[in-house]
Amino acid sequence: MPDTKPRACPIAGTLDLVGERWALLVLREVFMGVRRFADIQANTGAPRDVLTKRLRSLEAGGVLERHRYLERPPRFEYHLTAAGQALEPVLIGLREWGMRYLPDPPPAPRFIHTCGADVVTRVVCAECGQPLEGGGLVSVLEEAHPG
Amino acid sequence: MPDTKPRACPIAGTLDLVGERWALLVLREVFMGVRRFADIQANTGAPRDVLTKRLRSLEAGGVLERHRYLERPPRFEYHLTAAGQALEPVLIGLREWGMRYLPDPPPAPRFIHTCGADVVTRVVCAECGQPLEGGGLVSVLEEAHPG
DNA sequence: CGGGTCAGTTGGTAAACCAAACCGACTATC
DNA sequence: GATAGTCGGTTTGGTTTACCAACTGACCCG
Repeated sequence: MPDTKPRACPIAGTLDLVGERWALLVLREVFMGVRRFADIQANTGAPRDVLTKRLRSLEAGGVLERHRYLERPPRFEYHLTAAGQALEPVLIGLREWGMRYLPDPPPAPRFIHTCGADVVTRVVCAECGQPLEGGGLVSVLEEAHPG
Repeated sequence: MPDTKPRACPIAGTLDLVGERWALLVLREVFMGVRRFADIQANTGAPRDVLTKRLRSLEAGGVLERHRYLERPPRFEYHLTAAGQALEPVLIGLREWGMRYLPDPPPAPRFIHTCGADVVTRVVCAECGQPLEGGGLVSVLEEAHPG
C-alpha cells in the first residue's frame, strides 16, 4: 500500500463544515445575537462574497437557518439550528484558550451563565464525570490495530 | 465612521493560529501520539509544503515544539506544549459534534479516561459549576452598550 | 427624482493550495 | 558498491480560493 488514506474522523468531518475561514466567526456572531448580513460582515470583517458562500455552506450543513423577515424587499436573518447551538463548546473552548494563551488577549465577548458568572469548558469522563484537567489524565487511543 | 472594525476577540485570535486548513488536524495527530512528518502527512492528507508551513506556524504560535531525535540525518519530532495541550477541549468538542451531527459519522478516534470511558466536553458555569446543556441556559452578552 | 439601506453579484488580482518532482543524508539489500 | 528506500523537507507549475472594489436590484425617505 503506497499511500495510506487520511484518517476518517469526526474531527475532520466537522472541520470540513466549520473549519473554513470565517465560518466559526460567523457562528460566533450568530451566537451573540447578530443575525443580519451587514452586521455579520462588519463584525467579522469577512469579504461580502466569501460571507455569502459561508452562510450558504453553513446553511447546507445544517448549522444555520435562513429566515425571511421582510417579504417585499427580501431580507433575511440567520439563526442557529440545534446542531449549530451544539457547537457552543467549540466556540467557548477557542475563546477560553485565547484568553489564557494569546500574547495580547483582546477583550472577550462574555458568555455568561444566568447567575452572571462566566462559562468555561471542562473535559470530563463521560461515565464517572471526573474532570480531566491538564491533559495528563487522558489516554488517546487509535483504533486498535489487531494482530 | 464608514466601516466598523471587526470585533477583537480571543476566538478570532485563536483562529488566526489554529484556524487555518490542516492546523487542527495536525494537532489531532500529535494528540494521538503521531509525531513525525511523514506520518502526520499520511494521516491528515495535507500536502507536504503546506504541512511544513503549518508546523512552522504552530511552532511559532507556541502550541508545538520541534525536537531533533536524530543528529546525523537530521530527523524531527513534534510535541505539544502546555498551550497545545490546552486545545484539547476544542478537539474533543469538534469530535463530539461530528459524532452527533454528521450525516455519516466516521469511526472516531477514542479519547478515553484512565477508567476506560470516553471523554466529553461540558460547558459549565465557572462559579457555580452547574452544567449548561442545551444552550438555553446561556446568555451571550456583547460588550455593554449603555444608554 | 436623488440619496440611502440591504443583500448580495461581478470582475480582476493576489494569495493559498495542491500534486508531483527533486534533494541531501543517510540505511538496507544485493 | 550500485540500487532502492526512508525521512524531512524544498522547488516547480498549475488550479483554486480569497480578497477587494465596484456594481446591481429592490425598496424607503424626502
